[in-house]
Amino acid sequence: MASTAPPTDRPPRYWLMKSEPDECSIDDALAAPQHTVPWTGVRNYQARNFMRDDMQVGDGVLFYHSSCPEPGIAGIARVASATRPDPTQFDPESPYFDPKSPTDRPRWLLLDVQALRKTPLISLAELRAVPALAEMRVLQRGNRLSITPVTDAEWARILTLV
DNA sequence: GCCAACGTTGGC
DNA sequence: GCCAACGTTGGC
Repeated sequence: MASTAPPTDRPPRYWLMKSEPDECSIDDALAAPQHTVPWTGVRNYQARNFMRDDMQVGDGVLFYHSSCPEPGIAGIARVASATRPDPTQFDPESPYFDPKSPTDRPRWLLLDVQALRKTPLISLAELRAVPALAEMRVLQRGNRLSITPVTDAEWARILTLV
């Protein structure tokens, strides 16, 4: 039977994904065809494994702007594909080129992210001011992961802020 | 530009 | 497998 349902029937999970707005902002993603962009450039094994093992089509995404004048949550998105090899790892012209990645066994993956809407920016300071979000991964000291899980409760609380 | 935190690399 | 050196991230 044909279906547009996600590949499994598990409930959606939620994620926060960091993007430098100079490279791909929420506006860039919304301007892309189908509002969808390939999430290139993940070069951390833990983040890769989240994509490969835990993220599924339909999962919710907090689109986070990092390394910019106003870091924070800038929009809502969804996971829009399964993983596939990230072509930039094989492109010597790309800043994400990885000469150690074997072409027959690509080390790095990406998936598509579909932007759903832009939100008023929720700054780090605003996030930190919400007691219910105190345990959020992205707010923990020294956190550098570009993809982090978001709990159901954190997701629901953030949606009340946007 | 600073610097704390963390991941990766590579010699042993 | 240890661990020091190094590179990167990312807020400030």
